[in-house]
Amino acid sequence: MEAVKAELNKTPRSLSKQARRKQLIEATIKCIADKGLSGTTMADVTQQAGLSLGIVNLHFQSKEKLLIETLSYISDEYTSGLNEIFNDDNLTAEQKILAHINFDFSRKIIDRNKLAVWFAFWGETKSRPTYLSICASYISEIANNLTHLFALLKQQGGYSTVNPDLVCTCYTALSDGLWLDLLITPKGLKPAQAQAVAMHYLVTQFPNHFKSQTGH
Amino acid sequence: MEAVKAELNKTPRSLSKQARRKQLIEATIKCIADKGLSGTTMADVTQQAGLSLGIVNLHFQSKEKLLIETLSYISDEYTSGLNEIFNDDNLTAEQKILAHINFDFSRKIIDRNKLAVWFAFWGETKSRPTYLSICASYISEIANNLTHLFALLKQQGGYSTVNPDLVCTCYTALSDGLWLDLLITPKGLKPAQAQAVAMHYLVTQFPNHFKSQTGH
DNA sequence: AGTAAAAATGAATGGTTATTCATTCAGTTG
DNA sequence: CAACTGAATGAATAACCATTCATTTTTACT
Repeated sequence: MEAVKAELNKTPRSLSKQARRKQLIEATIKCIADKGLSGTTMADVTQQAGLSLGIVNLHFQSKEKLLIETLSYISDEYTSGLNEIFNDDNLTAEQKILAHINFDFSRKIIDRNKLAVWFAFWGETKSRPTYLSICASYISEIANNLTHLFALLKQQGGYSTVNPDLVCTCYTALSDGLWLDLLITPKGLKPAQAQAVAMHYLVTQFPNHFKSQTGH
Repeated sequence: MEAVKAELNKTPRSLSKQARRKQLIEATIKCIADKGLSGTTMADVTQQAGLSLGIVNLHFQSKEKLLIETLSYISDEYTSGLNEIFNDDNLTAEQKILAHINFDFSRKIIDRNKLAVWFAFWGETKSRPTYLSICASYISEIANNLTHLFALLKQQGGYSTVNPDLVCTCYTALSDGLWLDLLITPKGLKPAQAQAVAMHYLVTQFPNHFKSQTGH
């Protein structure tokens, strides 16, 4: 069995390295959620991963780099999921937007540990240009894609008064604000309700395409 | 001049204490904005205030208490400003909502240093129950007031399909998301534009009461 | 089995930082 | 003005924590 794996894979050691890095990043996410960015120590992370103290510096050189890789990790997970939707030629514009909203409020994305990580880093972007640039790069990419989709709907549905740019800014901000709600008032707002709120906004803009979901 | 002050005020020392606390809190806001929550040290804060190292422990006992007081400070500033609006009997429901949106995007409130502080603390609420409870207390109070105002507009304007609870959740989340935009993409979105986006949503719900502002 | 290379360990190190407190300074009172 | 009181100072302390690296363990290959 081991032999088969080794045959199928010319670089077993490098693969194992990737797995270890992922393990440490996920431990970091858990720690940031449990103890905050400022309260997370190397000892916490390595203990959470069930490994020894020196392991982070072996794989990431420094704590700072581990944190940056952690932000990149959830950022990539988010953008790659969205790009799959945007690039799927089998979907209409309407279906892509629906897929987008489903993805934005899926268990995988609005996991509270990950939300805690998002907001922990957003809270530091003003003082850490590196964090800002990681966030900024994906933001404009997504905005372009979304704006384009809204423009298509506008054409198709003859919504003459709709401003795609404005709708994109509004929808994106709404989405972020709902994420915040899910993070800080977990008992108050359920994921499905948050999604219904986002959909409610889309209904106001594109009433011929979308119908409101089950009541609030 | 000093004598006059002393006459007007029977407890000069306690007042001076309050002033010193405020001075330290404002230095803390500046430091959190410049260096992040995790990067802010006692030495930073006291240097920013132009005072000596031991002063924080004299007035706040510990760093943790200083941070809590800082969060309470901006939280109180926000809620007391809103309560003034909500409790002003000279204003109609429509005027109160307009005053609210103006306040939400006023220079005083969306000062980027203060936004950085909001998000720094929000990012830690999951791990710090104290931060969460400070945030949670004002959130529900404001939501109740806003929902009530939306319900009044609904009656007055005969908006039969409007759900005041839903509109409150949506408007609040939108507002928070726009704050995030203002914090992390300062070059992209100007305060006046952010306010226009928020107004754009209200127009969709209450078209007889509100008109869209200058274009996006 | 034997060996060499890579990965992992964790005690020791050194830098940082919150907190303490003996001392100094400023304002008030008799 | 002298004695007193509370505010402010900052050097010293003690705790904490990221990083290093000599040593051990595991893996890969012969």
